[in-house]
Amino acid sequence: MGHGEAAGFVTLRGEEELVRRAGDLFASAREEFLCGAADLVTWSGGVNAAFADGKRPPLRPEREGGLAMRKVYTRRALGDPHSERRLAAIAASGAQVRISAAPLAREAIVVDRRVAILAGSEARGPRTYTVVRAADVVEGIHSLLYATWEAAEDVADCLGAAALPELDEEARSVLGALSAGLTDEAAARRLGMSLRTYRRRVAGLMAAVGATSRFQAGVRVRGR
Amino acid sequence: MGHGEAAGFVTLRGEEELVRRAGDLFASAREEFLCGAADLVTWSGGVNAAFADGKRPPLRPEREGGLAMRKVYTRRALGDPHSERRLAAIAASGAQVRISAAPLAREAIVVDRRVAILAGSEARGPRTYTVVRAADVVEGIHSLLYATWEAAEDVADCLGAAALPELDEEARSVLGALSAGLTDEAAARRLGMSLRTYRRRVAGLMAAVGATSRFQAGVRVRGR
DNA sequence: GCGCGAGTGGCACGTTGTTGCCAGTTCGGG
DNA sequence: CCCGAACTGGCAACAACGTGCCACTCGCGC
Repeated sequence: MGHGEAAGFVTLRGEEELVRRAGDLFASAREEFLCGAADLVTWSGGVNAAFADGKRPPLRPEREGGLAMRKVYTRRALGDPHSERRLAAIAASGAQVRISAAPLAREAIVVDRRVAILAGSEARGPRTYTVVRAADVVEGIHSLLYATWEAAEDVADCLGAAALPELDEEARSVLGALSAGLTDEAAARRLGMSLRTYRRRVAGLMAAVGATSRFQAGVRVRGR
Repeated sequence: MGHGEAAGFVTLRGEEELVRRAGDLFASAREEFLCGAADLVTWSGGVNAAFADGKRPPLRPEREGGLAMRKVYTRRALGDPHSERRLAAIAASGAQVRISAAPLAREAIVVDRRVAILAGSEARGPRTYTVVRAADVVEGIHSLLYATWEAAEDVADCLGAAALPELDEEARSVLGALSAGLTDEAAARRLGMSLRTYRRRVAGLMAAVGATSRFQAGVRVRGR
């Protein structure tokens, strides 16, 4: 493992090695297990295996005592009914699950604010995982991941709203114009499209969120 | 220095050493300078000094070319008029400034997705800063900080919001009608007031939040 | 090329929202 | 009682938004 280990971090290759060399980290969680990922694919089978029955202290869904298992995903995790069922199962097992509006390009885990695990790029070869133990770095990572956790909303409030489709680049710019309080005419000019097309976009957006007035659309669309 | 440096990170003590040993990192930013902090105290004088005139490429407030200077703070940075003025100045200089609803316990900077700097605890002795260069760790930190950035809202939408007055009972019911997507006519009937008066209420609300369209009002009023 | 479907932009017209103006009401001092 | 301030509701003119219709352009497959 070279220099890294002595200095506070080590890179592992592939999920198998992660489970073998760091699996006990997961099972050793006592206070908090904070986990962020784009969807349910990462940290999948192997990592969960490390949490095999009995190897994990009892969860505390709400407060006081036990382990706080906190998982934050993006909307990608809400895509299909299958994912939603798995999410519901996770939540039912006592974990706190939230959905972040922001993208999470790299998966991350922080255990008891003492160890952080960062997933590497999926690009080439087996996936890598970097285990970080340097206190200041772990604290920094925890701070950021916790901020994302705090800013996310409970999955229970999202399941119904799951029908929300992803917004493409154009939709976001239309949203920006609407949020800026521009009139349709000004907004269309700024975005370089005709008034008619701009209004088509707005109508499409409103239909997408099921709003019947622009005010309602603004409320529903806030934060996306 | 020790093992850390060879392995990808090094801890510096005090802001003076940070500027001396890592100041050129700041000035070397080319693509993106992403910075998260609870308030305007950290990264204060010393770090800004590293950005002395001419040592920094031109900013690109919006798109294409130049350096994207992105700063995300918590609401603590909005406390007093003095802070607000400094924030406004930062934004006016071409930086993109956002306010995160979540706490940021530790300050963090990521430069060009190549180097991360994490502030240590303020608890004992001079403040420490950890400079991280290990690619996977930096990418992971960037991913998290960027997620916080994405989830935060533009400071321009927050400055006015500081002075948001409390809403009385009637205002809340008007808000409810608006959020329900009713037309003015239906809303006025439901609330038992005339169309004219209802519209007066709406106009008052919009003026109170400084919105120029109902959509914008919906965005600004969300969650109150 | 031809037909086809998707997307765009112009136009018209209906609906909804915004505002000034004024008359009527209520309430509290003088 | 009278006055004025604050509020309400009706009316009207105007601005803004919503949408159906049609002509036009692209790109695609035959």
